[in-house]
Formats: sequence, structure tokens, C-alpha cells
Amino acid sequence: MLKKHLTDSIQDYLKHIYELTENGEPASTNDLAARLGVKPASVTGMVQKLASIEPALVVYHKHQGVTLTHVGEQDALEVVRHHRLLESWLVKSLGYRWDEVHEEACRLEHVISEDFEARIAAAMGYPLRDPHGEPIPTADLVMPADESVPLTSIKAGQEAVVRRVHAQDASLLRHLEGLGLIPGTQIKALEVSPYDQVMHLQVKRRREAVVLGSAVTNRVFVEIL
Amino acid sequence: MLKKHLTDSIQDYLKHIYELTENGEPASTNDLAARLGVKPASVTGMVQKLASIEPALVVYHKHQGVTLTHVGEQDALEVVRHHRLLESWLVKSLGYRWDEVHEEACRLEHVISEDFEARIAAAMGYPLRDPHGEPIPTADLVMPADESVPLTSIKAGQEAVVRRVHAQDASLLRHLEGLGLIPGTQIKALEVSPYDQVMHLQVKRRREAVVLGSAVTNRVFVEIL
DNA sequence: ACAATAATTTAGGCATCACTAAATTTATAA
DNA sequence: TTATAAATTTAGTGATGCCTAAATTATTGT
Repeated sequence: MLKKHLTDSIQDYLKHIYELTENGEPASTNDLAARLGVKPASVTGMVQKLASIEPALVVYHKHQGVTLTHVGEQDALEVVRHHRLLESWLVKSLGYRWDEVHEEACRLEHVISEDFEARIAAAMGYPLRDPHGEPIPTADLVMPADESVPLTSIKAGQEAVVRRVHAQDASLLRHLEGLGLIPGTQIKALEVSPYDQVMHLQVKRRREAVVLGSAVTNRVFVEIL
Repeated sequence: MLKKHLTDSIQDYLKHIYELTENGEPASTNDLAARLGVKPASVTGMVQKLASIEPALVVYHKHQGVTLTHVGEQDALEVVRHHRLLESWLVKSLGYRWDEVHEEACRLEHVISEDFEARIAAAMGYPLRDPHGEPIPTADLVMPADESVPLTSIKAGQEAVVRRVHAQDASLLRHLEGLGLIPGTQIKALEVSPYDQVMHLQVKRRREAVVLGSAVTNRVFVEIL
């Protein structure tokens, strides 16, 4: 098999397209541009290239967004695996906190060898979740099942366990940690305001109820008990 | 102080210029090209650029080679520190062998943060030598003194201790390891052929004498006892 | 339906850093 | 010294991947 080289830039595009299309919808030029920190015009150019290389990594139709081909998805999963293994390793092996790992992993993910990947995975006992609870694709690039749903979707009175925190912003992560909203924590929805989505939660091992806006509840995924 | 960004390419140039000028001589265009794996014409171009940026990183005069400025040397030492700390870390923390670390460190050295650097240095107890015995610049970019001399320079009958093995080729390193020629090993020169420089060595804890050509003896540095 | 607005694409440029081919300078040896 | 070889530099190119400005297409409100 040909050892194709994917540039750092292409790896970033694939990773972000993967994450934006997890919901089933194609990724828009604008959303991709915002995530990648480049201008929409640059995204159009790159996406056209990714669609025209052989084998194609994405499917693209003007004004209709991008999706990954199977090949592109495999490549994306490799990058995601690197990223999430690295985040786990930085926490477990070097004492980073969960809010400190994202940037470092973003840079390391493009340069580590398959050997390095295998060694850290083995050293950690082949973890299936990263420090934020995000599933880590296996070595053969299968994404572990995740049954969690957005915290926004639970009803007053329901109990659940936090599974994933879909965020990388350091201050948001520290805030959530301060509230005890980390993977594994059990919670109970006390009240949900119907209009502004503000949610009152009882967090296990906390005296006071926690009040959260949708900017936060959108990012927390739970498994209902 | 301005946080200038040095590209990976520039970091590589600086690192190799540093290593080529350790002997006091300017680095030649050809030697640099060979080490960097690029054509001499490319080196000329880059070196002209490094000499003309503000502040200049190198001193360059046509047909006379390149040397580092103080600023360039500091930048080079930072890269060398990253490289050697990483090699040490890969060996100590992930079980790499000394012949497996070079390529990985070459890629990682450009992307790790100062925080990462500090963490691995601390985790290892601030080592002053990498797995090959090469000195590791301190956090304030001072290269630890090294009194070792080339193995080629010792006379028959002299005893010495291996300090540095100046090589990155995996098969050569494995060969040396097989002979017991690793940092810390005590040796004694039995005989030196005056013309071809072939050297007969007694290596501590080995029954048979070892015979080495200059391709090897050039790369081993020792401290005479 | 139609104008206003938002999203996207096209076109043209620029910076980086490699390359080849040709010209030039320096070193070597008869 | 002078021819030849080796080393180096110049000049011109190409790939990557970003940008801005202008043009185009899609969406939305009335």
C-alpha cells in the first residue's frame, strides 16, 4: 500500500469535517472556516482539492457542504485517535489537567509515529475514553459506541451520568470541573425553564443546586439512568 | 520580548549549523545540505535569509560558510534541548531503545511547548546527558561542559571511559551497543594501526578485543583516565 | 415574487521552501 | 600558471496553503 502523506493542514481539515458531520449533516464552508481559524474562501479551495485528489477524501458539491469519503473518514479517525490518546497520556503521564491538553495534543497529533501511538496506548491499557469522556477510536479505527445524549435533552426529574464534555476552552472546562460536572458524575435534573433552556441540576456530592445556561448544557453529554 | 515564530525548517537549519560549527569552523553549504537532506542551492537561499532577517540568526559571507549569531545560537540550543530531552524521555518513559529515538525526536522537537519541556525535564530530574551521552542544554540554554575527546585521539595503552556516541544511524548504534560501547563503559586501547587508524580495544566486561575502523572511532568520544 | 442579506465561490496574490539548470567562484594539480 | 574539478551561487519554477476583493448563489422577510 502506498504511504501517502497528508499535510498537517489536510489532517486538520479532515478532523474538523469529521467532528462537524458526526450529526449526519454535511459541514458548511463557514462552520469549517470558523473552526479551522481560516477564511471561508480558503476552505473552498482546500475542500475542492480534497475532493479531487485520488482517492478522494471528501465529497463536495458547491453550496451544499462537505462530507468525508470512507478513505477520508479513516484518515480522520487516525488523527482523532492520535489527539485523544495524546490528551489521555498528557493527563496520565505528565500530570496535565484536562483543560491544559488540547493545544498540546493539536500540535503533537500530526507528528507522532504509529509506534509512538502504540506505545502510549499500551502504557495506558488501551483506553476507550479521553479525559473529557470522548471515545477514542481503536487501533483499527473503529469509534467505540457512545450512547450519551445532550444534557439539554433530559427532562426535569430524570437522573443521569455525565459521559462526555464536548469542549476545549480552558476556562469553560475549569468552570465545569468546579461544578463537579466531569465524566462519571451523577446528576439529577431539578427544573428546566421552557424558554431559555436554563437548567437546574442536582450534582452528586454537592450541597447546592447548579444552574446552567444552554452554552454549557449543549456541551455536556449524559447517559440517562 | 517579541514571540517570534521560527519555522520547522529554520529550526532544523539552526540545529545543524550549531552541530557543524561546534568545532569552531564555519559550516559549509555542502555539508549543511547533506545533513539537511536538501540541495546546496536551497541552503544558499535559506542561509541568505537567516542572515538578513532582524535580528540576524547567522553570519554569512559568500563562499565562506555560515556561523550562528548569539541570537541564532540561543535558538539552536532551544531546539537541541528539546531534541535531547525528548530522546531521553522516549527511552526512560516509553521504553524506546537508543537507536529508535532520533527520528521521533526530530519531529517532536518542533512542536512541544515550553510547558511540556519543563514537565519532562522535571519528571526525569533535570538530566544533563541524553541516551547517547550528548550534553543537554539547561533550561537557561547553557550547554554543560563536556571534556571528552574523540576515540581516535587516544594512544595505545591508554584507558578511558566512553562519554558520548555521536551517531544517529540505528544500525550503527545497535552495532556499538553489541560491542558494549555505550556511555559509561571503560575501555583500553591495545593497539592503533598508524596508517588506516584501525584500533584494537579492550572493552570492560568483554573477553575478546574489539577492532574498530575510523568510521566508528570518529563517532565515539571518551574521557581519558 | 423580489429586494436585502447571508453564504459561498472565483480570481488574483503572497510567503515559504523546496527544486533544476546554468553561471560563477574557489581549489587542485599538472 | 593554467586547465580541470569541485563547491557555491544565481535565476527561474513549482507546490502548498493562506489571504483579500469581487462576483455569484442561496435564503429570508415582506
